[in-house]
Amino acid sequence: MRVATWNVNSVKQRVPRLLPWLDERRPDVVCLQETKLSDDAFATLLGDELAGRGYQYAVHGQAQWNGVAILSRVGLEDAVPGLDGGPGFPDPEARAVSATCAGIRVHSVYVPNGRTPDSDHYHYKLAWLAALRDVVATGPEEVLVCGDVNIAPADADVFDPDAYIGQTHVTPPERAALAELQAVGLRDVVRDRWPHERVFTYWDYRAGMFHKDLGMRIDLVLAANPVAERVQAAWVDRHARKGTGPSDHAPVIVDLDDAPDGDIGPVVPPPSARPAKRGSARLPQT
DNA sequence: ATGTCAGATTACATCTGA
Repeated sequence: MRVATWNVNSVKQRVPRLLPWLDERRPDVVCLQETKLSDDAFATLLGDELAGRGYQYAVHGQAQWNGVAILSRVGLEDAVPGLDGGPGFPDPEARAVSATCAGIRVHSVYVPNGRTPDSDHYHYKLAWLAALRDVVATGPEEVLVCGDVNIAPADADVFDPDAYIGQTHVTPPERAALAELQAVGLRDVVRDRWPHERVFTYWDYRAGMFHKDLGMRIDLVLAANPVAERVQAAWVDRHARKGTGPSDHAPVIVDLDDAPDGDIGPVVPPPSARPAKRGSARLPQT
């Protein structure tokens, strides 16, 4: 069974990339973030296209910002929109949806960005992560948390740690909050698979960052042991970041064994993970 | 050289957020 997560940065703008990607990669379960559409608009835009490909879906959207979804062609049950007990800013935002797909509780999450470490949004981010930990801790043992966590777990997950000092995504409290989430028993399956590689999932649109491979790894697939033990392949689909009209994030793709339909895709990942070499550059100024 | 993009708006240009 193939599971993927992708921050599409507006599903409306990404339709010309999303549909061919579904046909090429043929994921069984897809977690989407930053759909930026109401649930009704999502259904109008993609309902028929997804049904024609055999996908059911669960969405939790809002009109302009945020928005998450889970697509599944291996069953989709007990969908829950939102994050129980989670904080708002000040009202709840559409940043989480969960459902059970082929026996696995799947969470698609879009963790608040944090903006700057001295902002209210940063504290909102930490509180949101604590609520996510509590939800996962009280849920089923077969669980996957997939999405844009807006945290680089370690210095190896940013192109130049010095360029990020004092910025959100790398501060110790954020990394501690992520560690607390993982402490309920979740493994970072891409880093497990590629312990020493340079692996990024996000590259700023500005300043040719993708071209120079100056990115961050902030999109994660976190798996509890019963699921992590089934991982056959875990990789970043950098191809989806290339070409015309890409998202600024690339999908993360994970293949699990015991695929119901026998279509587990390549066991050997494509050459998306390049040899580690350190770049150094300034961050684009905001 | 802000090598960007998406969504918004006292809308056809400039703002916010990422």
